[in-house]
Amino acid sequence: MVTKAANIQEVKCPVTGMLQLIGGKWKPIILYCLRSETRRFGEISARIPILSRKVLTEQLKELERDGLVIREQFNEIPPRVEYTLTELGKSLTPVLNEMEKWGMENIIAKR
Amino acid sequence: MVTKAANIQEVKCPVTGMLQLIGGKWKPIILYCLRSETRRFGEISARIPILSRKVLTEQLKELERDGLVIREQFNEIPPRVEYTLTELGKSLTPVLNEMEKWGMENIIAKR
DNA sequence: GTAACAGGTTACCTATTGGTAACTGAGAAA
DNA sequence: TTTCTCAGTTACCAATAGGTAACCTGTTAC
Repeated sequence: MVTKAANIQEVKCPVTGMLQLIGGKWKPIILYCLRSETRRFGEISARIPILSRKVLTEQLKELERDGLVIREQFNEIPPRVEYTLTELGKSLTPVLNEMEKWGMENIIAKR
Repeated sequence: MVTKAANIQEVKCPVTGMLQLIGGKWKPIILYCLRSETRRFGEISARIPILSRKVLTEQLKELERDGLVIREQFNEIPPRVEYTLTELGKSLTPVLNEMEKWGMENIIAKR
């Protein structure tokens, strides 16, 4: 009988644990997009056009909940919302850099 | 109007391109499991018990199709099947290492 | 004669993901 | 007066992911 890990606390494998935080289809791309600078919601959306705004909202909420990004809302008209990586989010930079490098060498360079 | 990238050829972002190959919920874990050595199907399954064998089969097929692993079948009774990383699969090692390191430092070490 | 072995496949079902379209808010521009 | 702005929210629907259980192969051990 297979016993499932009920939540992240129980996972012993570092890669599995990590994937529970950023394993979504979109999260690495969003983090990659925020890697160098603070960005507004609309900016992120424009940079990842294949991602619907509804899903982007959901993913950003989860990233905020998990302590990887900070959401700052300015009470202006029209509204402005900015997203920035936290220290934990920034600590993912080496991972994202390796992913970028691999993608460059093995996908982008091959066409 | 949003135009979707119909397939991997059209993607310009290296991270997006990479995620189309290994972006599944399980693929990084499977590759991580194969990182150091050739393993039999049952071994992989035992090491990732929360993953059903049906899904493992599917994921391995996709990884083989995408040129990341090699499947070797021995016509013995009972059958034996071994999976090994290809050169392309091995080239992911730095990414997997960074993921492991981050998971160790930021998830495993915090309990 | 039937159960176990390894590595699946298949049928069937549910859960999760993700899409579109319509709507919200206050102010500013036409 | 209507429309536009930005950053969502909501309702609803479709597609995908993933689960369980039963079955397959041919040989060997009980």
